[in-house]
Amino acid sequence: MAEVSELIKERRSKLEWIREAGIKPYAGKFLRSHCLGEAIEVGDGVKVAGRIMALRRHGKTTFADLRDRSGQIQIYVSFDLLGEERYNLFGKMDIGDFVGVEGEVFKTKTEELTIKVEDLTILSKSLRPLPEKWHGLKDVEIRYRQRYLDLIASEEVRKTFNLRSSLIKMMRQWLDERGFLEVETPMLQPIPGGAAGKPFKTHQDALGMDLYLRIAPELYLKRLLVGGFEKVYEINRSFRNEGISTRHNPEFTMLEVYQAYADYQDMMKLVEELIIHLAQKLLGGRKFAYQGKQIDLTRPWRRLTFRQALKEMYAVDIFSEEEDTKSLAEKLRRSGVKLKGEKVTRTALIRLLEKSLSSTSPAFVIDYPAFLCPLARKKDDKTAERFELFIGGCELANAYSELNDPIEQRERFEEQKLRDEENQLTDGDESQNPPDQTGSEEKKIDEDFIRALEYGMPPAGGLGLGIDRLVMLLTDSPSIRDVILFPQLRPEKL
RNA sequence: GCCCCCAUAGCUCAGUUGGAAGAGCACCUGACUCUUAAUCAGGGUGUCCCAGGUUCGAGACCUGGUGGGGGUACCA
Repeated sequence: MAEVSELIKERRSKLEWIREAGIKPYAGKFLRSHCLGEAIEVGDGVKVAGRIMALRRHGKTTFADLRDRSGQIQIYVSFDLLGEERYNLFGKMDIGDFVGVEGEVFKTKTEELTIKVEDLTILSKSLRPLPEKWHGLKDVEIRYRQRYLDLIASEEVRKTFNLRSSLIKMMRQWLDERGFLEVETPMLQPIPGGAAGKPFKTHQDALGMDLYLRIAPELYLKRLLVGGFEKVYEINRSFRNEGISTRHNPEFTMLEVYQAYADYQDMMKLVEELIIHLAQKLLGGRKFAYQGKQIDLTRPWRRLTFRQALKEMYAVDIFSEEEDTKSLAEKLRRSGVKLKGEKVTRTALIRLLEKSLSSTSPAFVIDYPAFLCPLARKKDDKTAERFELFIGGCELANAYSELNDPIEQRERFEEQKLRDEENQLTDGDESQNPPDQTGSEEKKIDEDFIRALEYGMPPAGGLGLGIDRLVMLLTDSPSIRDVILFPQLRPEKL
């Protein structure tokens, strides 16, 4: 046990006092007549419980503020009503303690609704002091590590996580109403697929096999299209073993939607309608501020092709000559864009797009170079039917018309694998990663997925939407850590 | 991985040119039977993140580390 501060010793001695008085400081069930947020009137007899948030003692009377999930109310505790013994017991209460009280509602002379305490039950004694009431908890490390304190101290934080919960609930409802079926697919996958990204590796003892935490549910959801489900969605965690930033947490929550007989244009409509619906329900309108930027969700949302976007911003025409990652990189560098590696990755392009779309309201960047989208249907030789949605400078969604040609799918996988291996080789000089640790060796083609396509998959549109990022946008949160209850941090030394 | 910034009481923070560790809230003692950031009188409760170094003297300066934040890179 770590050293105990004076403040904790003080509270422990109160705890001992209570125990010696024959009272249990940690009670069991307490049946309430009301929540604190519920309407009550003068004269009502109520039985409520909550955490003591403030204490104002004046000798033989005390006022305290009691808070529960739904609200806060003042209680009035007096020597006359409780008697010496129990009033002294109340003297051992601290801010942070949970108590149950019973009594009649009245109004003080300042017209504040207050409960006159006739009976008092200690429900839980708090041994550590809460953060200060006026300035709250600002230390971000404590806020993330000890989220419970953050939730106690900040109304804003409570609102953010309430909104997150409502948003997911509404999203489910909206999709259910449109005939989508919610499904659950494996998070432990023998071959991780469906997205870029380095997976987390784990091992199952019973089968003696390595497994990976999924980087996306995509390939399993498409198997369900093969199986005859026409509209499916999944809302759950994916995991990527990569850098952590204000927009990336190693585990994050994504919505993926697949609709048979549809394409990426339908997905654009769907995501527009869904996000507007959520914003209107949760924020009451289509216009709001995100980090000082004005966001307007009024339709139609801007659409520009990937080619246009890069032409406008960097005067580079990606399709003017032979298109591959290296030549693209050269062209961009000639236009003054700073790039580190020899090649252009999808993320580098996203970053460029994010920068230039940072102050804008929603924009769909459509028709990506096909070599960046191995799972998307080609529009023509060079482009794929794919879009990414940017709002407030953040990539929020990604969708395409799904490739359902099994032979082409295999070729695209093979091309991708080759490209990866080349990249591994060129990177090898700089990064000095031993090849067996980079994960390239583990990149396998999901043969069962191809087999499923060979049985026949209907044409379909598919969409992935980052729920954490959407919550960031709607709660004006600057970091993804502000919308994930327990973001990933290094272990604390206790 | 690299670059920059931060770490002082339970919380929020100040700490000058290197010269006796501070404030508000919280807490403790006492007073007080309608307060509400209660008030009044008194009390500082500390591993100044850790380990070295410079110095007569380090919270401050130097080196290394730990944790956090921001940026950047990686993210078919």
